[in-house]
Amino acid sequence: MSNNVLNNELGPIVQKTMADVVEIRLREYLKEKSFKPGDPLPKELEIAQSLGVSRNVVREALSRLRMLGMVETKKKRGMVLARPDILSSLERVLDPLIIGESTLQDIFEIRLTLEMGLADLLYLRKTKKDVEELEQIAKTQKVTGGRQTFRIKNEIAFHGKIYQMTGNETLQRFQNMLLPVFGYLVSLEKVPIIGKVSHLDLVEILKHGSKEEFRQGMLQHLQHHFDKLKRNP
Amino acid sequence: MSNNVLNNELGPIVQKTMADVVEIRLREYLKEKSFKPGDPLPKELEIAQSLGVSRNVVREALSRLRMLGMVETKKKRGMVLARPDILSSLERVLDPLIIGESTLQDIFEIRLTLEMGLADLLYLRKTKKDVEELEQIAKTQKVTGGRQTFRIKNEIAFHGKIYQMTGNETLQRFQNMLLPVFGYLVSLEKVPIIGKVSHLDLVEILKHGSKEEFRQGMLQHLQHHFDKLKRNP
DNA sequence: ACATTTGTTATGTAGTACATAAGGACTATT
DNA sequence: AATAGTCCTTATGTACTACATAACAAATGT
Repeated sequence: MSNNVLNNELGPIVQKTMADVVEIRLREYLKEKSFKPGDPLPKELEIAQSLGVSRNVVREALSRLRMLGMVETKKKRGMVLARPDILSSLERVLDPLIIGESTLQDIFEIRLTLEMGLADLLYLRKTKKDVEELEQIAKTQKVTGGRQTFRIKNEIAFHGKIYQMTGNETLQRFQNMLLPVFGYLVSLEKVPIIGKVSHLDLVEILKHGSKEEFRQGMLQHLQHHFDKLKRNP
Repeated sequence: MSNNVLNNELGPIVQKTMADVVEIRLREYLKEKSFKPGDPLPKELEIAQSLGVSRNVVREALSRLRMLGMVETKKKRGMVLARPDILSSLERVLDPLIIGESTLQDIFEIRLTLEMGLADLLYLRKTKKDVEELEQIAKTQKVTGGRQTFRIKNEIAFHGKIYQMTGNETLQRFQNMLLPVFGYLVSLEKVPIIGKVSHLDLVEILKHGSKEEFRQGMLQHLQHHFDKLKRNP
């Protein structure tokens, strides 16, 4: 029997702690009873007793759900199910220094993918005011030009504005959250590379051009990033 | 002074518990000391004593970090910093029944954006074998045709395969994780809508067409979804 | 009728005690 | 000397108790 097969059949023994189990049981319980935001949860002691564990363990599990924003607690009123903010949980682990190299690369590609794909939303929702503001940002860059730190800030402002123009708040926050990742990746670059299509060019397209032209423009703008991507072996 | 201004200046009083504080302090500590995956953490008791809180509180905070995969603990060896899996934390809160309506909509749009944007990655990495497998999936649909449950499964298989073909594992997992969200949204649709461009058409483009053609094809394929999106007011 | 006090209750925090598993050290056996 | 077995230490996992605190409810006083 090959080692590979063995690996599939015998996974590593994961010693689940009681807190892990209680967390899972609680999630199941909430699902089964189809709890909705605002519904009150049982008391800690009741949960502990009915599960046959100490209150301590229950509190560890609840502490996790609380961190994710799934439950909120008030001192005497008890606990209620809440609407978790999906991105805040992501935010907690998105540290470029902690996550692995390959994941960093994946995230970078996802950003490129998003930027190539958001033309449709953009043309659906952009306003004249938005485009003017974007133009201001692009012009600011042209004027000040030089220094590296400012260049990066401006780059962020420009692309951030584009995300904002899609009218999708989650998308905007997502991109905002990814900034440290890109800051990290950009800091690895030796020489700043400038695409063939500038920010002002993109603004011009937004003003008078079509969706497809914008997509082509964005592709040109990001081309040097695509060039560095690993092709298929 | 308008109410709005007041709201901005005086946020709600958030009663931070000790566990919250300890969690934050621990994160700061790990950052400051620039801990890397594998480095051992201090013992629970040491942390508790140096922070002046009970071991109980420390355990709650550690329990959270453990859930996120940031630390792993072994019985006597102590705790070590680990590489969190960024998506598993997202997975925990991505329940279409819990997250809000507007976030659901946002996520749906993000998926559309991704599908419109992944042509570049796709053409960079697709292999002949991939395209053949995709064709098989598309053909299977054509043959069996009818039943709704199968149609959905096939839809998922087809688009899932496309994500897989990008060679971006994080992206693939991300899309996989979003499936329940779409299952939920699709279940709200009364009549199944079929785009002008079929799966087989897309395969044909992948075989002989260009990136741009594929993007146009995908746009046609998803057009009815875009049609339903809210325009800018 | 309203304000004040008192009581109750569920969560938050502290502290103690013991179980358990994982090493490490030490000894015994071949 | 190498291996096997035993004991000991140690850090985490779990349980239990006790009390603080805030929020609400009820009772009380004016």
